[in-house]
Amino acid sequence: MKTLKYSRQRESIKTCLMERHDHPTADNVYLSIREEYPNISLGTVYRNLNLLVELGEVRKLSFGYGPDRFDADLSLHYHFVCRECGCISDLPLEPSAQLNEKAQCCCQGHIDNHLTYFYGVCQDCLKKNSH
Amino acid sequence: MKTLKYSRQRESIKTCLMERHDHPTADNVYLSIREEYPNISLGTVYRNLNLLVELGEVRKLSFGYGPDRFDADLSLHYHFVCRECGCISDLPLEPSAQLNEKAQCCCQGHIDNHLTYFYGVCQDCLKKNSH
DNA sequence: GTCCCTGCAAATCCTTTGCACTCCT
DNA sequence: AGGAGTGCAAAGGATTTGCAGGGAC
Repeated sequence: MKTLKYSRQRESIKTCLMERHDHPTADNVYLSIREEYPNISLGTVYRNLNLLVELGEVRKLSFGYGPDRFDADLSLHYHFVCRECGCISDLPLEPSAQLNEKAQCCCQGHIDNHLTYFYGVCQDCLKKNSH
Repeated sequence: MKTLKYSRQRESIKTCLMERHDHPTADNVYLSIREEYPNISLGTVYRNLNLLVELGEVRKLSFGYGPDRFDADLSLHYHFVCRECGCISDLPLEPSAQLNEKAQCCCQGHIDNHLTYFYGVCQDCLKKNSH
């Protein structure tokens, strides 16, 4: 087990993720942080994001369109992904909290969380298509 | 709407995906197909996999560990992803068929399907860790 | 002082793409 | 014949990594 040392950069990255709720990519985070720490590098952002994911303080979202995104909202919630523009948004849908337990019963390994992605076409793209 | 022409390669890729149930990566598929068509290129495999995904005949799985995987099993089912070794397997869990409808009610756009990933540590990695 | 963390740049991995040629229809 | 599909190789995008210097403890 490796000891963790404080770093302003990591602190700032975590704060950034907790403040914005738009599921930013690593690059989005990088650009935000640069306003406060102009010398930060993209590599550092990636290293810290991965570290935060390992620590369970942040979640990585992968859904098959474009780069991964990061979310500091650890509450159980679902995401909607637009197949056309790739936008991603939270769904105000009551999530099934017992799902992990149920899954645990039928799984040989150990489950600690789950992520659900709904795919479709967002409102904006539907409008564009109808023109 | 573009007309689709028959291609032996695409046929073979689809057959391959329907026969194997191990969620292969594009490269895995490429290596399989090469046994029958030694000249096929990885680019062709990617092009056809993407085409099949667009046609809705195949699903792409992205879950944050390593390359994307492909699945010709269109039935509603859930996946388990091992955080340590990256392996992925089907979960024999009764899936919630009404979830799409519920999500549709609270979504401004149009939803056509959803994918759920459970994350944890697989049986094999649990064993290794205990040594 | 030690060891983790950083910035930088190069490297790596995965995927897409341009082009000349081939195969379906 | 026409145009979609292919193989090849190069390009592209996202992410990781090696290294020398800087900062936390």
